[in-house]
Amino acid sequence: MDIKAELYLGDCTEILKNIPDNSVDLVFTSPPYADQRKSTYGGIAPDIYVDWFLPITSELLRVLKPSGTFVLNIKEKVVNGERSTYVMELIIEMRKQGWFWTEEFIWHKKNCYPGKWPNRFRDAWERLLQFNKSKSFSMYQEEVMVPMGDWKKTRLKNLSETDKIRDNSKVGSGFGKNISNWIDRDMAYPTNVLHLATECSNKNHSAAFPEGLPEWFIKLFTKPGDWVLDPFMGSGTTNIVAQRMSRNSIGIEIIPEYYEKVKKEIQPVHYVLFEPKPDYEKAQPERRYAIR
Amino acid sequence: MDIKAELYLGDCTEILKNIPDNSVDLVFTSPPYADQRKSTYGGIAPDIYVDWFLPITSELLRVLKPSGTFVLNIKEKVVNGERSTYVMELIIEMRKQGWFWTEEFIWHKKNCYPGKWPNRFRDAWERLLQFNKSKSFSMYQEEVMVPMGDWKKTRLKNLSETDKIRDNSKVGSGFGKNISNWIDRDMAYPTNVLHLATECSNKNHSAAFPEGLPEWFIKLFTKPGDWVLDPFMGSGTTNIVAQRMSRNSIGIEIIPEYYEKVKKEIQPVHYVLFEPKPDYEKAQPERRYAIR
DNA sequence: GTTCCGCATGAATCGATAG
DNA sequence: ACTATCGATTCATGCGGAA
Repeated sequence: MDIKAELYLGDCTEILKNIPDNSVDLVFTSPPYADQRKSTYGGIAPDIYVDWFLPITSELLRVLKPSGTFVLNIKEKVVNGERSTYVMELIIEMRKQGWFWTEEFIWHKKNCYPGKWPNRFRDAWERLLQFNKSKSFSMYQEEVMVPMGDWKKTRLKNLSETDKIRDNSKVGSGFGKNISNWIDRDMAYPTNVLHLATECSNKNHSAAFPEGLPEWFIKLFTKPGDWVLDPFMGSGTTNIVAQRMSRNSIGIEIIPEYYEKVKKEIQPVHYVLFEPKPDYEKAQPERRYAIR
Repeated sequence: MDIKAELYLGDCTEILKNIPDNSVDLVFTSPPYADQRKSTYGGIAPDIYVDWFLPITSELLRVLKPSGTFVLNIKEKVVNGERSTYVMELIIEMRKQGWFWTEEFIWHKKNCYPGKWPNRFRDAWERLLQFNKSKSFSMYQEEVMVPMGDWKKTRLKNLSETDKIRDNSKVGSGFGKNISNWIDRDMAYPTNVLHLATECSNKNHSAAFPEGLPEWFIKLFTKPGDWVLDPFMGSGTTNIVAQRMSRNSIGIEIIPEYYEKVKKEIQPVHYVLFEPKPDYEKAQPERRYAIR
């Protein structure tokens, strides 16, 4: 099968109109922050940010599949010693457009920007807002499972006491079945806090987010062959990661320099041989602990 | 000097009216979350939450000193598969009352509630919204400095590379000076993300938040002898911690059982001998690392 | 006195079932 | 149809007792 990467140069408000309805599985993007990147994007002032962004989210709502997800990486900046409220207003207005605000993930930055101010500490987190078109959407939770902590070592030895009691106190629904779910597991489901480091020493371009960020959401919300869209492509992190993970992608960028750069880094069509099974099924953990 | 703990039984909307203007240095509270604790607080429905809470924040604005801070611990719950927006609306409305929304801290919970759902992961964070009455407020940053982790060890070794380049690239403002600030320090300023565990199996009372939470903000925003207020006292964590830290405190609680319990645990007046110097000045870190 | 191990439990959320 | 109640799910922590 071939994996495509379609790149467009221009204003995403316009370009998006050419993308068909219900065709995208995941939108992952980090729009220009208000009043930031003045030299490149022209700097959208905080007080007009919501009005500027809403026509775009309206198009995104159209192109997203009903089972798809929109993940918006954003953080309001400090204006005049105070956090702006445009992100709050944006969430409220997007709900009026028809979006469901399913969840707010936190990107807890391991290494945040240094600095010292008299009235605040360093900002070590950003929002990752999850919006959906309907209440039932695709989610592949097993793909992002993480190694369990020390818990497991001690846990599975004690099954005889607590867990029996707790489960026996409830009617029916076998105790044995519940436990058997755990035996074969070295992995646990993650939480809604992502603890990643920002990438610093990059190849010339300063990515707004580390590759681990789109990678995690692409794993979670798409499968190979699905379509991923980033309407504010920037240095192309989302699209590069998507291609590496065998997902089709669309990228839109208004700055010619960025556009050209990504075009050179990415192949328009990339042939891959699909594995018969996704990774998490192949990597079946061994049974190491027995019930006593 | 004597440290007081004034406890009141009743509805904080009413009780607050008896507290003088501009008399409190820090309000730290965790109000009943919407639709939670139905059996105790009566359960405020999400759609009336803002209207219910705004009269209280109006009183808090009055009793707070101009240099004071209001820290609000809150997290919206999931309603019908979607995050509610009442916290967003509350922030917007509080700004209209005259509050400055200075910052949003994150409490990253080390141990969050377990569970598995098809559409979301476990919720591992809560908001700690910082509001102020004016743009210049008291903040004692040195009090919450944290031991430098491995960061410093590795950091100071690399000075010759990254940091030299970085600082030399800037005009003036000596490279040597910046570095020398670090050498004598084993402590670093924290970020706006707090990584604490919830206390679970405690002495009978289940606190909504761990003691470390009010402790951190009391250190940061007050000095000994200042006044701390919690209008939703609950199990009294804020007041107990405040007294231990030699701060006067006021607690308001509507449930008689909770009120009586805290009354037994806390002394109305507590005599303390003030130290001549705050702790952080006494504990001067050793010089351990040299520049190469 | 340390270290290790067992144990209870938590500002949760979903889906099915009952009123 | 719409709301209230209830059972099932699941993991890190800190305490207390044992080695």
